[in-house]
Amino acid sequence: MELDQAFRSAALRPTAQRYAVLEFLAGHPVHATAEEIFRAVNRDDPRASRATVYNNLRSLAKAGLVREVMSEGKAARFDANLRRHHHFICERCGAVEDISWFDLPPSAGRVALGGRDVSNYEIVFRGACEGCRDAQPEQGAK
Amino acid sequence: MELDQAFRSAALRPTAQRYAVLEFLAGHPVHATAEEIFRAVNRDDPRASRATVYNNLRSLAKAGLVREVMSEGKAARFDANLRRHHHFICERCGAVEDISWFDLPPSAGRVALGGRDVSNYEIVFRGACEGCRDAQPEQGAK
DNA sequence: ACTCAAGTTAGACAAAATCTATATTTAGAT
DNA sequence: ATCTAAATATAGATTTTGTCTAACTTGAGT
Ligand SMILES: [Mn+2]
Ligand SMILES: [Mn+2]
Ligand SMILES: [Zn+2]
Ligand SMILES: [Zn+2]
Repeated sequence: MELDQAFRSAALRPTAQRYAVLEFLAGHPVHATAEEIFRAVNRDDPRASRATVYNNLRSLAKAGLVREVMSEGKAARFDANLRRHHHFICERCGAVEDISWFDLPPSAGRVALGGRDVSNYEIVFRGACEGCRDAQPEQGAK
Repeated sequence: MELDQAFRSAALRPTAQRYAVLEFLAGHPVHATAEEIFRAVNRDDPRASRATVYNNLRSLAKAGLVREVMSEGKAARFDANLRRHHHFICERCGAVEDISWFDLPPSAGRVALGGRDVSNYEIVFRGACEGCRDAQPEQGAK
């Protein structure tokens, strides 16, 4: 499996717990919190302690196999999608969804950014996801 | 003062503590954490307890006079800049700076966003702020 | 098989945020 | 001015989130 390859090149031992954490994140691209990952991993074997989940999230992040994504709430959220992408946050259900990458026009923000040295950027969209939009279709005038 | 006006229209009583919290945020646009606000407010009168700082950040946020901004670390950061704007995060010193607003081109992301109902968006830039860029000027090849 | 750094674990600890119960303040009515 | 009810302030308890410690286990190379 290619995850073993990723572990090897990152000098991380492919332990069962580490594998389970990364496999859950890769298979459930919902930007889970550490607690959600802990519960998911412990629903079936192999189990992992809370400390191990946190340890592995840190080691995977340091190795670049996982990213911590910005989030509104208190608990950090993690992302195993390594492709460059934007995010969409549903203001009704809280879902954090991936938006495939597109560049800003090269001139965008040139003046607004002043003398800053920009190495990267990301757009965060907000609104209603498809499910929420359909569920409560648009309140016409009463 | 116009803050009284804002309080009045938000149905928030203009207490000394609430005023101090909002005044600090408005006067120090560095996206402070609750703890930083707590310490700043308690350097001079009127004092405010930790609970009051948290309570007021919530009531001010609900009233739309303050926003919680996304942040990397664990502690939430707050913003009294109500104008629409983007943000820049310095990867060296951690500073969170305001970038004045500019629109995405109207077509941007149209396909990537699919059927989602976008009500707002924000760009988060990362890199080196002016101070950090100057401090460590660019490592040439060795 | 032996070795030892890397990894796991429970539980202690710390930081960030919320809640509870009580005291105080405020806006408005008399 | 006094009174009242609701909003606010507060200290400390509690909860949530994350880190650390110290003992134990695993596993990759020899
Ligand atoms: Mn993502
Ligand atoms: Mn801002
Ligand atoms: Zn939704
Ligand atoms: Zn900087």
